[in-house]
Amino acid sequence: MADMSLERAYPGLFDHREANCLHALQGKPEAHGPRARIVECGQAQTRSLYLCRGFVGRTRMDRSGKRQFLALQIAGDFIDLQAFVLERLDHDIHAIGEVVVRPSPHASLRQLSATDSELMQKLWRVSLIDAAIHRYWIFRLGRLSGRARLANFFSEMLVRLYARGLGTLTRYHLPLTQTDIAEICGMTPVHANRLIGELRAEGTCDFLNGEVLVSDPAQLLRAGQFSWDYLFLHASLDEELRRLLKPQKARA
Amino acid sequence: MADMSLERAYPGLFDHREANCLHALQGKPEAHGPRARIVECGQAQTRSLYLCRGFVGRTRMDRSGKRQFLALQIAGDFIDLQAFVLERLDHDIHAIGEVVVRPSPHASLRQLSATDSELMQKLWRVSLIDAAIHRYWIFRLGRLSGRARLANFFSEMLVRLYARGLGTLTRYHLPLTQTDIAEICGMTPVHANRLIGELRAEGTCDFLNGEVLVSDPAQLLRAGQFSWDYLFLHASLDEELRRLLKPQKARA
DNA sequence: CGCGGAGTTGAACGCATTCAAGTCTTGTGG
DNA sequence: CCACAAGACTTGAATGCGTTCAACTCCGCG
Repeated sequence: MADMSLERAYPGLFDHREANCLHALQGKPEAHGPRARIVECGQAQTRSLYLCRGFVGRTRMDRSGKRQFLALQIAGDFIDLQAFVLERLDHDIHAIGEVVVRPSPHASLRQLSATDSELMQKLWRVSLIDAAIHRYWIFRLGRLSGRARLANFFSEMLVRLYARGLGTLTRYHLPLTQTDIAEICGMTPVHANRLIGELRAEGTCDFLNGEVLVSDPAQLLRAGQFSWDYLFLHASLDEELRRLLKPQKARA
Repeated sequence: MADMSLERAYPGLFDHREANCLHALQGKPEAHGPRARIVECGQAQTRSLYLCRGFVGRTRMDRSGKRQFLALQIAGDFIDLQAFVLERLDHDIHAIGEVVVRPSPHASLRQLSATDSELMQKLWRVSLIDAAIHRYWIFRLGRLSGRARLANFFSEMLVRLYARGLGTLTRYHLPLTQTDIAEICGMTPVHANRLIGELRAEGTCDFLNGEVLVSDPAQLLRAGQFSWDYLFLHASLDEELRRLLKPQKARA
């Protein structure tokens, strides 16, 4: 699979010059294998990473060593912009499956930001959308039942991956284990397993071998009380999704 | 009580010139009463707000109309920077008790950002710390037991308010109801009540009439598995807290 | 005096965790 | 080729944390 380009990841945001500009200051691609720790909590950073391919997870441990996923980043995300501004991270970043990242030295970014305030503001924008996703995760964990949390999470990944051209509305690749999903949705692996079984039995969606299958996307979104307003998608994409996901009665 | 100044809120971040600069482009203070909706979800915004006094909450409703707090902002927070970059908000902002805000027109901010990229980056920094707090709330809701969630939340407010000079390590003002706290910690009001009763009974902390009383701060932090690394406090303040909160055996 | 919001308490129910056992797949080495 | 180990997934049964519904107190306020 080809690497995710900036233009494809952010339609309507970066123009051609800006995309080239950002691309130019990135170093060589670096590959990481499954479960590799890409950035370690607390370490000082001198560069930030762009995720070209694959998935990475932000995690934090509790005292007894159990993990909680704080975010799941997909190809086309800047996974480490925070470190450019805050110098260090307050959590770990792990590869999920095979990933490819490209580093941007902070020195280059600083230079860029001094000369191109508009581009800098666009990077700010990207980081604020991440923050909006964080807030939505708070909503999910705080207000939704177990089953709705799962459906809501699968809905989010459906829309985010679709927006990057990384899946259809009925199927996408998600190389997580059920244990990962439990750590995302704030439940035990056993319970995640049972609830996924329920979703499967009632035909809402299925998750098998790192593939999510959705026979009726509108129903999945309903089951998860999902809406994608917080993703700040490009207007045309938003409209497209509204058209494809809203009324929908019969399907092939 | 005096309004929170920028220099007091962000020690070591904004220098005198920058603080004046930001202050200069703010409009007249505006007051809001309890439960007033300060910013409405989805509306286009032409200005961003600085919170001089009081508390505001970011909330999102589920389908059945129940609220979840996504964040709690205190005096000295920029409560609406997101709108400067993203034009609209994906959630509501409510006053909690009496609050005073000062608006900054987006036009002025845009002008400023073009001329002073360093200052803009500092505002970016502020918004990234908010994002770090969001992530910590995800951790709290996803991994901690009910009682630990409460103790963790009270710990966070202890440290954040102390950092702004808005409380001591044994007592601070927090004008919330038990129902608000339930909506923050992802539980029912009844259960929040019972757990607060437990914390009171075991002497961890007490919450009464909008006051939080902590006889042994170190114990509270332990009960909530709290650490403040994610708040990116000024180094001297961090050290001060470590000194005051870490070993601590006897107290007056 | 009565109303409403906040706090408190009891009891029944149910969702989720825990512990445990067992299946299935995959990769490794005899 | 088979044996075996490891990890992911699945299922059962017991326990318990948290919700739900309900009643009741306390307080400030009109």
